Amino acid sequence: MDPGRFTQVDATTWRVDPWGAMRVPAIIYADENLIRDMDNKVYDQAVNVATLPGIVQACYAMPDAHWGYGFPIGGVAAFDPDRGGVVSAGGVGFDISCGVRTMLTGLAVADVLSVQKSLADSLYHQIPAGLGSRGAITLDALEMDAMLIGGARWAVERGWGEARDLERIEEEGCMAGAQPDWVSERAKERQRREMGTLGSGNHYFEIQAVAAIYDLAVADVFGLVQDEVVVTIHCGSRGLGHQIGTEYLREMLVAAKEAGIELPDRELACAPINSEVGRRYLGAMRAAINCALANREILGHFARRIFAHFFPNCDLRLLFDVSHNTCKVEPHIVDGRRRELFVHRKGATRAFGPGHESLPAALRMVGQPVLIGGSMGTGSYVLVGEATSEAKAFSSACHGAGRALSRHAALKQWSGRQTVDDLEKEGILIRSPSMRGVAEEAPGAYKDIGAVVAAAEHAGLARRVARLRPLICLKG
DNA sequence: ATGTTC
Repeated sequence: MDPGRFTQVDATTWRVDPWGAMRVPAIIYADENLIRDMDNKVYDQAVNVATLPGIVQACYAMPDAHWGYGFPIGGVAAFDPDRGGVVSAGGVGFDISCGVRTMLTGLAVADVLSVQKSLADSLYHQIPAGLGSRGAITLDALEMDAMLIGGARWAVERGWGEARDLERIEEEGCMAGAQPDWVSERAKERQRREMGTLGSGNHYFEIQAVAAIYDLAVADVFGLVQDEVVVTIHCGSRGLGHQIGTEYLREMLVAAKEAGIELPDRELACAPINSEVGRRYLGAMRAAINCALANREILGHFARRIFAHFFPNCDLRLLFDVSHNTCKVEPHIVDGRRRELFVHRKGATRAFGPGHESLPAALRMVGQPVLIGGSMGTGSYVLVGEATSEAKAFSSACHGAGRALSRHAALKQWSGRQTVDDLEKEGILIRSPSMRGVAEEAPGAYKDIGAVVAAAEHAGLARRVARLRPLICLKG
């Protein structure tokens, strides 16, 4: 879009001053090239979100922002319940608590390269991936509720994970306030056989090499070492989260109307936080957060099982596990006053800076690991939260490269088989049940992740620590 | 993202 539509504040800050029904400004953090490549829809959607009741400070878009359902993907918006603030299913996203975890292996790249192909095949055969994939775990009604309340803690109690993981997971692996009773039977039924599965779309299970270190001191605290191998898992709450999103979106259309909220776009359906539907959604959404945390913990357990087969002395340690599709109650300073806000992050990663009380002791001094998933070919980044992000975007950062081309456009431009062959020549092994999915996820369909994280760093959202290069990628 | 259309 045309940068001229904004008031440029600095090289990576672009503001839309309130006009029309906007209650607060809209602010996009990106460099000029990213703004030029960004769809006009991001502007429209950020402006629309800024009209919602109870929104505080500003509506933000991250450098990887693109068009989404109602809210932009890469959007951050915080609402004050005491000022009529709302909660919106479209502001969280359909894949509730979709997120990323990175595990340290301590292995050298050479160790993995010596078994690269058989390791790739093993992942493909042992990790259920793809649309409608089902796992070895089936939950009855009692276990479903226990999982929705316990999250990763539940997984650890059942032997699918390790207790030491929990302090390295957002909410220590267990989101409080989950209400399984407010999750429909249909949502639970869809999830009954989907625990420990990857899903499809942009979800992946990757074995990566630490390709570059930007901040040696923080990398040392994180345990990231040049040319060592890590495992990164990107997935969410599968069918359960999607079903909850679908059902509450419909309810919120009615709730918004009843509350007299003017919606500039039906897709912004929302309910007052202090309303029956709002409270029910929050309880169900928190249950879905636990589902995603449990799912990633189980997949981490599978990673350990597979690595133990190839490398008997290998010990996989969790660096961190963080979601990028949530609504969280957090204290933030607004207008010099501490307020409890409902922070929607949709395709935006929580990025707490140094000293934050929720971080484990081993990380508190440096800040939260901010895990940024890239595309299959171009790799990923680990950033660290910055104190400045609190005032810039309620302690949030980008979540990935962000799509540059639609799935449809990508399908027209690339073939899945050719993409796999091209990446194999670069030493990257792709395994996927869907060649169509691989084509949709071709590296060229994504923005330049290097430019995205550089812009995030310049804007003071988070700082680069390391770049990760894929060696093996299991795609859903 | 998604039993890719309740």
